[in-house]
Amino acid sequence: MPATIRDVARSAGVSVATVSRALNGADNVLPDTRQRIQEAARALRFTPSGAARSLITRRTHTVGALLPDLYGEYFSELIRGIDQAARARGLHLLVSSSHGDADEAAKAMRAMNGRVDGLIVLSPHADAHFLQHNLPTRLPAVLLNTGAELSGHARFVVDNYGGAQTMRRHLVASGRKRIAFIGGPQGNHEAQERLRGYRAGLKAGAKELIFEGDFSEQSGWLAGRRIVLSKPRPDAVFAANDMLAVGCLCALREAGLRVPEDVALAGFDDIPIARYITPALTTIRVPIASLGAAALDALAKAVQAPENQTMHTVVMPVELVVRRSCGAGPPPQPQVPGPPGPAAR
Amino acid sequence: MPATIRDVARSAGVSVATVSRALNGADNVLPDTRQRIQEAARALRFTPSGAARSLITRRTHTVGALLPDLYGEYFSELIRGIDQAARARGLHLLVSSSHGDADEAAKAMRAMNGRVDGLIVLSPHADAHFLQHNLPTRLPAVLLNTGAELSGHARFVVDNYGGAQTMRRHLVASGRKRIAFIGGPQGNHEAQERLRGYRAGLKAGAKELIFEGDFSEQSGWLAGRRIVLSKPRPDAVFAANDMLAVGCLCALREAGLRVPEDVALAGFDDIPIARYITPALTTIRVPIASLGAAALDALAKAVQAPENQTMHTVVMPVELVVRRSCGAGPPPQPQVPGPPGPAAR
DNA sequence: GGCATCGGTGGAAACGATTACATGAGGCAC
DNA sequence: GTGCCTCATGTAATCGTTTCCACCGATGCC
Repeated sequence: MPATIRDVARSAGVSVATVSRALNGADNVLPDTRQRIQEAARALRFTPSGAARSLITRRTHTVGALLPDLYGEYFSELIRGIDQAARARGLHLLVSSSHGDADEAAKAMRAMNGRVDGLIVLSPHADAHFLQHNLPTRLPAVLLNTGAELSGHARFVVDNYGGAQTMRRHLVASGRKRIAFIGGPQGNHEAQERLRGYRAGLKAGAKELIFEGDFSEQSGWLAGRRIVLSKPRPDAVFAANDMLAVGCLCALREAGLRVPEDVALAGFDDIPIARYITPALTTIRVPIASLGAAALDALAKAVQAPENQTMHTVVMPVELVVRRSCGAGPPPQPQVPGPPGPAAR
Repeated sequence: MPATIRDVARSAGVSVATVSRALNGADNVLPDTRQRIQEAARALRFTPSGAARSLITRRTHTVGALLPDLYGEYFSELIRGIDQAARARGLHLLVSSSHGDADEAAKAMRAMNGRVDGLIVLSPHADAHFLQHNLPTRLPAVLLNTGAELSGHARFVVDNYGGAQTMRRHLVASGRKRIAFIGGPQGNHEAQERLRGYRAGLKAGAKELIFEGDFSEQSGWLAGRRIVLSKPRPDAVFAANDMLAVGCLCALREAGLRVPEDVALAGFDDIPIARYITPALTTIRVPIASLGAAALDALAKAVQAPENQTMHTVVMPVELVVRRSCGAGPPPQPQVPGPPGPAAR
């Protein structure tokens, strides 16, 4: 077993209190006592036990992130944003994925108790009631993309409704008449808002062209196959997220349709892949990494001053990104790689 | 502050010992005592403190993952693999990124002490000496993609050398004569092995065409620009990883070169993006997620039986994936989406 | 009916750190 | 020399759990 503070104290010939003070930089320790202690600590490869320390200090310097999944570009981006902000504040990150299972999520929240100073919860499915009853009491938390507010917790959401409206207007402005929509999973709040935004632009009496999907590439492909067979065929497809659009693109190609000449295609999120596919995907840019970073910053603030936590919702603005898949983007050739970005490995 | 086991004991009219037994499923508790306790616990929203619990049990049910970065598809895939295996075993995941800074990495390893049962360390830069001196004593650890073995620790590496040889042979077999190589970061063990594999296939006296890179898209683009200008121009580019290839592709396009007609292009890793770009990228498939899962499984085993930990290295096999970018792949049209995969959100 | 057994429960000692408080030596002023 | 203040250090309580051990009433056996 690793060396404890006792071993260091014995080895340096002082009490544990003095060791603790010396190693934590208290100023009331004689310089040569401190040095003796530091040497002993180094020699024994002493590392304070995080568990013991956080038990007494009530600080773990760790935040928990509870996500539906760790799979895919969206969550990868989100974690990146959270991680960057956390590192900047010297916080560690305990991640947990619930895979959409409410029981799992509840269990995970439990398990986080005493191991984190606060929680970031991204759960497009969880309703206020569920959270109310399962969030550990007194644990600061910020909510991401939840449908409802929850008293005492900050909440960050994306302007899904506005973004979807913007996209629809853009498609209409590009001359598209019959715009199909591929939706997200049932019960997902973001998916609902995007659908609402699509509908809001419809002229009274116009027919809705809604196809089922669940935010996965596979379901986008299936929807695409139904779309190519439908009559009259839509001249544009607005997918509720980029992965759906990627799957749909594949189905359109298989049917021999050209994008954007025969059918325009648009997504939502602007995950990294969106620029790489051909034609590059017109989409709504969601500041995913910023969303994560903002959530972490808000959480850190709540941890430091739990009393003046107040319920408030921040709506993250989104932005239309026009690329080739709707026919209006810049030509593909002189495309310069994005910002430098860190080494990929 | 949250309710403690004491509060539950008082409320149920029993001792803390009994509460602990009842809630942990010990069999020597009277059924109605147990029920009374469970009700009290529920009413008080009691959740045991992880810190206190792991202090006494010496088990955290958490593993730490120390990665250079969380950015990009490679690490996303790796984390996914680790996460899946961890969930299957009921373990939590504490992630930390060092951003290539050795001091940061050392600090992170320290901070993990007492908060994790074991460590997965991915550090293509770290040498055995660094690890030897910074890994917390007695903490089980498995090493990923490190250059050297370290006694007492399992180690997983990818067959970078073999994969690179395979790719080179494939390019030669496709009739390519002048094969350029874009390398990875200095000091990165994986990059060195891939370079070694490229060199191994060279005929005696043949000229090496090596261009600098650092595994980032940006550096791939820069290398691509140099390649386009070099005389005689290479008829194939083998990039040390897929992101380099993506950047290079962009540069080739900008120069008006057609891929694969004018120049064949190949990568390494088979990150998800590789299938999505046009032309789809010929590459070496590295079982990234499996690598993460295997590492976690080995770690879990080491945690359960620390004594018979033995140093051993597992080499993960790789596989050539032929796509359009080298001219030999399947036609792009009838491309069926990959395996169903979980919902992306 | 006495005596070992058994099974539920409580008391208290851990785990490894931090920190309030006590202690005692030394210095300074009177 | 006495008193007091300062300051480095030690003693011990504390955080919230688990778990060893003691206790004690009931039961079974002779």
